Amino acid sequence: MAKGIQTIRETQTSTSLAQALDHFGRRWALRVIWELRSEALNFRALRAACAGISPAVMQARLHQLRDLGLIEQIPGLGYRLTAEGEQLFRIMAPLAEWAESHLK
Amino acid sequence: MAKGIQTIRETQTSTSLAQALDHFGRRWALRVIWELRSEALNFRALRAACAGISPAVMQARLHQLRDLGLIEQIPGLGYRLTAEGEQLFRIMAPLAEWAESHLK
DNA sequence: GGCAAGTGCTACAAAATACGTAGCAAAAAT
DNA sequence: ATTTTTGCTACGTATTTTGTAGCACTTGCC
Repeated sequence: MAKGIQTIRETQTSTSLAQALDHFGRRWALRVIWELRSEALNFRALRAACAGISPAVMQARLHQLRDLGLIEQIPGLGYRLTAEGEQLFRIMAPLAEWAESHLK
Repeated sequence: MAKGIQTIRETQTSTSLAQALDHFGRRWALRVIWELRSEALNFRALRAACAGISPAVMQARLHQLRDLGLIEQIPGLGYRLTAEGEQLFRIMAPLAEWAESHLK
């Protein structure tokens, strides 16, 4: 085809990012973070916020996000973002603005 | 349980963001954008960069991303980001840094 | 105490999605 | 003209998500 593209490019993508995208490139993963942005929510409230998610998947995501240290479960309160989770939220906040202006 | 959580919260999440997260919360979607960040890649090079993706899924993602106006196919060159795609990349760039420092 | 309501979570079949491999038709390179 | 490389399709298998039902436990209340 083109001459500029000869050989297969090395995957320069760091494993960390690949790992991150593998986690976040799963349905509902980013959404759960987003829904916890301002307040703690319990299991059922979270499920209501993410309309359509099944309890099994919610459970799976909560486990993964907890293993990543992004959320924590406070007995009697529900789930909420950790400091790292909030940091991630701040990072993805511009994505929301982008979506608002490009996907109307 | 807690008293702070009484009723089911309204889903304040805008439909645009839900829509965006529904698109990006799919395997390889964000990764494809990422791999196109610096140069155009053709179908096979893209597939090599995203090690593990099957051609059928790649084809599906390319269609979706093209429908979103994020990438374009230049005959004889391959796929590359549109202006909007680059804008999105700039937004998700901090995510890479975050991943680097938190997921090592 | 006893009871109703709410909680986190599990089970499981069905549907959707992704994987892995093979390969085809067209274009390009030789 | 023949070989390579290209974008892309087919298809059976594996994995993930969905949708619904419900269990065990706690909480609030009389």
